[in-house]
Amino acid sequence: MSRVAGRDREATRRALLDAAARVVRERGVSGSLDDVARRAGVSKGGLLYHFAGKGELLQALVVDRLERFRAAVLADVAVDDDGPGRLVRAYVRVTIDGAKDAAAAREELALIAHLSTIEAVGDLAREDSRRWREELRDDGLPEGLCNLVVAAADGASAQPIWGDEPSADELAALRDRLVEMTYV
Amino acid sequence: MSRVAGRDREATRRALLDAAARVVRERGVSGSLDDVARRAGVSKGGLLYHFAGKGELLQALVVDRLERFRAAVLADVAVDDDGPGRLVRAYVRVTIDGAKDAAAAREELALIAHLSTIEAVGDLAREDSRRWREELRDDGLPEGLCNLVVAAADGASAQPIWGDEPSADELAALRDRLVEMTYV
DNA sequence: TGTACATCAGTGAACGCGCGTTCACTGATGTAC
DNA sequence: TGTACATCAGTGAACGCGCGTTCACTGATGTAC
Repeated sequence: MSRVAGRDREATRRALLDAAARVVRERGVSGSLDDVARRAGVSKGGLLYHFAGKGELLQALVVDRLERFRAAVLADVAVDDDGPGRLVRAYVRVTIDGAKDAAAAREELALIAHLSTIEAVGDLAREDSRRWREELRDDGLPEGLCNLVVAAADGASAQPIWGDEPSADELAALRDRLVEMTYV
Repeated sequence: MSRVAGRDREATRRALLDAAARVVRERGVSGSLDDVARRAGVSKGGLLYHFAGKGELLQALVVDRLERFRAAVLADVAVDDDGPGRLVRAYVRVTIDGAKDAAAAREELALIAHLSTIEAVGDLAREDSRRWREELRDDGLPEGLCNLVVAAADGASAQPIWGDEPSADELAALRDRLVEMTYV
């Protein structure tokens, strides 16, 4: 059996990452470590025990979000769908359905926008993005169509950042239209 | 004749806004007023003479960017194009062509992303966005098509924020495809 | 034509506060002998 | 079965630094009389 002095290591780390996400959403990357720590129920020193500094915390947060999104899309690939475009369709569904709650979508976008401004985060995001492009390209759709559909899904989910709030109906219509376009 | 004590008031204001844009692009909204002032060739106190505080400077910067984008789109509406979708087509051209220089696009997006996180900016952006939706909706295209084309243009221009860098060829192809879709 | 005063577009030092990081210390738990 | 020591997951006070804001002051230009 492993050591269990104090609280469970992983649980505290998880709590710190979740608290960091909330703080960054609300206060941006200039939100304080003290705030993050308090929300996770530890002291600032305790946070620094798990993450060597603010940069390391934020970077871990980015990795966490990228992994979650990828997992959500992969989980959404329909089991009975093995035709070309199956990954693109899952990407469209997850991306657009995630934008349905406009307030939540704007907060999630604010999180990403904030994180995207950190120097060291750029490389992580670029690598993840490169991987998506590759996987989506290999999904069997004509390239122009794939680019259009993915851009439209990205756009719909990014619009709340400029304050835009497409209605749930509009989003659903757009989603269905995009999904249909992929059956060529 | 008007007073011209010291430097020209408007020129200094303009220099401060341009310097602020550069600083926010590079350092985010937490970039310092001192940095902005130095780049504009005045002291920090001089900056505060023109803008009562940091919030006011950043808000003025937002208004400036929104006005510039709108002016660019209106200027791009083709004079010999008076059919339905003429505004949407100009929107698509300006948005996508602005994304061609990936580095510049990412910086411009970072600027917007940063600014979008300021509380008071939300209202300005929401109002501008509401106006765009209205104008684009009244441009004569079927609503679903309009939403799709605008979302795709927004998406293509927003992709650099996650590190994605579509090639100029891909962007041009997407732009042409979207413009063609609007001739129904 | 002088001269006293007002205004404009700043300067630059000082203040105060928030925040990231460091560090000495702590109590609970595990391990060697 | 004790007991001395090591490790783990923290605590909380202190330090230092950057930055927004305030404020007294300045020199060039305009205006009243």
